[in-house]
Amino acid sequence: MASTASVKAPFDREVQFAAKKRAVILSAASAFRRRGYHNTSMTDIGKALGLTKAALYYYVRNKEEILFESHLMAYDSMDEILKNSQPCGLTGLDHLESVFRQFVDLLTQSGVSLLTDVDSLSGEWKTQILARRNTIEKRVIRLVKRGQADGSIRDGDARLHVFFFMGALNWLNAWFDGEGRLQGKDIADHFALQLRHGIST
Amino acid sequence: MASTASVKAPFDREVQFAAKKRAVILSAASAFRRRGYHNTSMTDIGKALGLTKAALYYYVRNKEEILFESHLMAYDSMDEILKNSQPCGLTGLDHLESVFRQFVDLLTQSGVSLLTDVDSLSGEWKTQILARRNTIEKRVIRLVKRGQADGSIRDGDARLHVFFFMGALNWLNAWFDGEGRLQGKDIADHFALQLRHGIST
DNA sequence: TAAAAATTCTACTATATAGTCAAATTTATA
DNA sequence: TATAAATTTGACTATATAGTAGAATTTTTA
Repeated sequence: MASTASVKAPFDREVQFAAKKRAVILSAASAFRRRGYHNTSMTDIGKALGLTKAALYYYVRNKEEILFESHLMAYDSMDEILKNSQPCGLTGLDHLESVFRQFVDLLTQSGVSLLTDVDSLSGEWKTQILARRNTIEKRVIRLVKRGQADGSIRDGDARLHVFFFMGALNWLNAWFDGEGRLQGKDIADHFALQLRHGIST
Repeated sequence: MASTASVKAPFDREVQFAAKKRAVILSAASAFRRRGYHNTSMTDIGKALGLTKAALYYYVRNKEEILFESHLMAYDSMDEILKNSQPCGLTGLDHLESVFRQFVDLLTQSGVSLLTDVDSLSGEWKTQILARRNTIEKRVIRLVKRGQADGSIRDGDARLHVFFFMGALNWLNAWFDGEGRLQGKDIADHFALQLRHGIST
């Protein structure tokens, strides 16, 4: 029962553990985004949560797992956005704009960070993350192609269309600062417009 | 005398030293771009040049200097482009497009890499690099504003205009691969068009 | 060809930090 | 309140790699 579960949640050990683990990942991801993975020590991550480095190892196997989960968190959110946003009568362009807007909101409002340091992951983990990124990329490319098919999006290499505006999204992480003058909503509006003009027919 | 100097150059010790040092920086920068600064060891950098790690220290003080000079190399090139490209009767938009095109060419053709890992620099070096990046950003913003003044570029926050397409430029480093199917020239054409449509009136 | 200068190497040290472990502490349960 | 389970800690080890020193080698010059 969902309602019972949510009332009991604060007393449920597993739920608390999961929530704390999630807090570790989110806090670390934010630090990774700002200073980079290798410039953030386990001690730093612990300190930000009022914990000792050793305590972190109660929640995660190792530092790399944190990086892995950070990536997953972002890609899960993006998948969610792609899944929930239905074309329902929209042109390809409108649909794409809506998705892109939600991507910007995700990165500026929710605390989720889109990281680039994939090469600090090894073996299976790296492969998995690259695959996830690829899937999302492919889905966005498909959106563009649909827009080209219905005539709302300009012709041209769909991959290049996508690389261009996904660059804006990734670059956002480097300069966006929640405290700054620019508000997430303004950025979403501006970027949506620039995306639209850039690729519409 | 320039001509005498260039003929003697191969015998000039200082010139040779400078050329070798430059090769170290360029090769390292390319590795940094692909795998990241911290995932590239001094041993790696040496190996790529057929040298031992120790030999590198004949050319540079430390690893951080390599990162610093890598950044400088990119920003010097971009400054050069900005300086040499005169408005001479062009609209602000045309001028900007020309500059942007040259930026793309720089990153896809010349072997110069635009790095993001500024936080691995410390103190004075970090400050200097951030200042250089800022200067370039400001100049590009000024180009946009000029275009808005002459009516060739859409109104709106000039900084956001710039962040958007500079994102595409930075993201290029992450995915572009000289061997790949996409050629630098095609990318420049495509990106120039997307830039133009994105911000023109 | 011998001496000097430039360049590179082998073998080493120093350091930062990821990761471990057993004990201490806190929190829940009977 | 006593016991058990969950959580956190201090003090440690292990490892990767940046950086060094002096010898060896190559290249230039006289």
